[in-house]
Amino acid sequence: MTTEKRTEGLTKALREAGVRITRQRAALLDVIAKADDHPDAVELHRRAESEAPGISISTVYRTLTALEEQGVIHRHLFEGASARFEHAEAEHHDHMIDVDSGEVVEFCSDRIETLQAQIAKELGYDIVHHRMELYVRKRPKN
Amino acid sequence: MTTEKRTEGLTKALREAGVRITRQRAALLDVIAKADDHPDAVELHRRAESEAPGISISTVYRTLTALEEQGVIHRHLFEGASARFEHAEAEHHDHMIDVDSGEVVEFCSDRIETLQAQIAKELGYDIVHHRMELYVRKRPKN
DNA sequence: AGTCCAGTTGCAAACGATTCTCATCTAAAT
DNA sequence: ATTTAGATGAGAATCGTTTGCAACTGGACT
Repeated sequence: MTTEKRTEGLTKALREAGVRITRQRAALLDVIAKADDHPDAVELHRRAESEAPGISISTVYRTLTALEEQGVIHRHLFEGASARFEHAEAEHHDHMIDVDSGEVVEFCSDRIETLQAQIAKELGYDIVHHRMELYVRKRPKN
Repeated sequence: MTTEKRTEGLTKALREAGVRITRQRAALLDVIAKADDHPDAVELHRRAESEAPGISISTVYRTLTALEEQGVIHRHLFEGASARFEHAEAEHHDHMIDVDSGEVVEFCSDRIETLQAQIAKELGYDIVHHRMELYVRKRPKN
């Protein structure tokens, strides 16, 4: 999917929520659409500043919250760091965080998901959502 | 394991770390040893106050940090809540959090653990530690 | 039992990420 | 162009947690 289409999708989601598309928000949506990593609010603010100089961090947080409420972005609370965001367009996936570099690798395992659902069911629960993070280190090649 | 033995273990861990056992710490260790739930710092402070009146929340936090560094307690950062603690004596396990009541249920799946290690390995990583939380709701009986 | 001092205490202030308040602006419907 | 509900930026407020500091105290040593 192109970043233009992605921007469009984010914009549409906000409009449908009755949210106005301001210069600041357009800039932020663009930055989010372009991002292929997992930036935090401060980093997104930094990136948005070139397109919307003077945009405040409050506006970034407000817009991120709105986007999250519309379900078009995800907020991740990894250990010992501030919240990191990504557009929700992609398939569901979990995360591996390199404890040395902070780099995030996405992965998905249907078999694990199935087992999770099974375990919850056995204990009398339905899963609302889950969170699985592997904190990893590059395997030394020997 | 009795709570007395558990208190002993926590005490020993602190002593070995060159940490003094004060009246306040003894009280807190006792409270932690007795706890069979996942209390947060404020709740532990509340419970410790009967045995060590006047104990400050700073001391609770400082001691919890020391215990965590010794690996004898675990600190869990579940979504939308402050850190919750439990003694580390038990086998490794993951958590299910009832999103309605906040209740925590422990579970463990060797099959999932195996799959996790396998996935990490395939991507060239070793797992340092992981975190898996299922946010669940009681299954309506029909 | 008494001395000593590094480690500990309680308090209050500092912290960092995030949210809120509010007076001023502005998107976008009319 | 007018209107106004909603958005903005700046700074203050929040919350859980950590820290600085002067006074206190375990516990190792006589």
